[in-house]
Amino acid sequence: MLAEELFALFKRRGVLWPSAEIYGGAQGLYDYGPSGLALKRKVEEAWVGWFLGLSSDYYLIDPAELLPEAVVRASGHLENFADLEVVCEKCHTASRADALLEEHGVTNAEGLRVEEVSALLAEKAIPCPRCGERALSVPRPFNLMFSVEFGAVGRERAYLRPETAQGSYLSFARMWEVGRKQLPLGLAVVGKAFRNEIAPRQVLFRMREFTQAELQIFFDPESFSVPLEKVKDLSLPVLRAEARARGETEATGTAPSDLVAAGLPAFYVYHLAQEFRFFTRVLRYPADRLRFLEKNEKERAFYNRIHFDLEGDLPSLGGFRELGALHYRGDYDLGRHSQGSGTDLSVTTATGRHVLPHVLELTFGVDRNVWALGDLHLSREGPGTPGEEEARTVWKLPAHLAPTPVAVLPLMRKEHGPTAEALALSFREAGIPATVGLTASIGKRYAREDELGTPFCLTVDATTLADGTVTVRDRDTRKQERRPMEGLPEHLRPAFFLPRPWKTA
RNA sequence: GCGGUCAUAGUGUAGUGGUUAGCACGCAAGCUUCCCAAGCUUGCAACCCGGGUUCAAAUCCCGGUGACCGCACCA
Repeated sequence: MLAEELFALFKRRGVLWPSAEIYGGAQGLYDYGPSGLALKRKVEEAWVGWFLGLSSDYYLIDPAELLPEAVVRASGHLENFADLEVVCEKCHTASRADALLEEHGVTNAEGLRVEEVSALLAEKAIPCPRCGERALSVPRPFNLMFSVEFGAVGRERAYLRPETAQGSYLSFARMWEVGRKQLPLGLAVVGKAFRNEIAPRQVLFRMREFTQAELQIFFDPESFSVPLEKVKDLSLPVLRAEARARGETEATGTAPSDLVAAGLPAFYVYHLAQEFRFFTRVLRYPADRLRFLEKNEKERAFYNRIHFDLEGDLPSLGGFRELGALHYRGDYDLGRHSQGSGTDLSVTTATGRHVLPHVLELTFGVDRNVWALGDLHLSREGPGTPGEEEARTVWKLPAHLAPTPVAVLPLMRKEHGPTAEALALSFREAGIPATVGLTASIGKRYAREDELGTPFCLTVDATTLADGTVTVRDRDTRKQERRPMEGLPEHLRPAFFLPRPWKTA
């Protein structure tokens, strides 16, 4: 499905749409509607359930979204704030525009506006300081953070967090006590992050305001043991950096033990495997559309010692796109914040050693995965058997993620409507959201529910009034079975359970 | 940010200076209908925003906003 088609469907069915539409829209901002939000929340809930399920020492916290300036100074996010950067189109060297101008005789270049700097660069035909070509790009602001005034006199400054992870680092000292001084300690955050992207693109993949789910695992590098045997039978689609350097483009199914033998730490491989299980078992992406792509030294941030992106092959966006990532960040984060805050964040372990904990970061793009769930699970069914000529769209979402678990459809509105309402109510009383579809023909109502991924349609008919049974229709097979209304919520409930990592099924 | 293409009901589209702005799907009300987008009746709903040219602009020009593709960017 093309991106435009998928987005048109999302807009039409109230999944999501461009923000501020009535003002012509705003780049990189999107609003979720009821079904999109229901899906998004289920995805978040599934993510939390899965990754917190890895250890009882992993916690979900909700830190502030505004970061005082000192925090982003320490984290490194503030470096080069407010200056303009130009890039040489020939040799790709980035330079500070104000520094270049001053070298060429412009005084007070620092403070100039973008347009002024741009005009001066063009006027003076300044060449690239490295290769000498006159191929400099236009200047652009380097820092991607949104800043806000802070405090009564507006003297202080804060920033909308560019990633949720910082709040976990800031909370480490407090949570070390709350968590009773255990390593590894995991801190998960699900929430908004903000980046002033220069060129938002591709709908939910480059947004200015987006939702991340991130788990920071703090650990002692000398004693982080993991139950690798639990994932030993998996075959992980991995494309290593050195294989890419050799020109390989296909991921290779690799056993976790082989990755460890190839030099990756067991703790890293274990979490890679759990990530893979999450994507295949919870989100139910086809394994052959996933790969772990190792970033090379140039591509990854300098503090990342090991970095694999988990990518999904998305037809709508023309290929593999990042949906999550695992970063082994060493002790960079706690080191920076120890220095920046003056608070020593090193801890004493059970063995009596002093250690500045290392961090393994698991990141997950919630919005991107909402998109991917549409791309990878929406199915165009061709014209079926005679009498069912029309093509239809079925969103084959896993039942445990479906925005509407159950729809109750009275075959005849007047005769069967009240029974349908009562049945839907019994589901809601059991904690399972259920809607009632009254209008249009039964076929059209099935089609509507299929398009929004409702896994079960319960149909009330004349037989229902006689014997208290309804038909239960399976979205994907369209097969129906007749069951008593009595006890039906409990019968269907297991289909909505969110998978947990300790279950092997 | 640069270059190219584009912007008409909820969705997809027709409309090359004068149209009651057409069509399909959709949605709603009613009739009919005992199971997969059926049928009939009635109804709803659009020219992205701001300037300009013209007797007259959805249509031509300028600016803005937004979308798509390519480049760059993604700390």
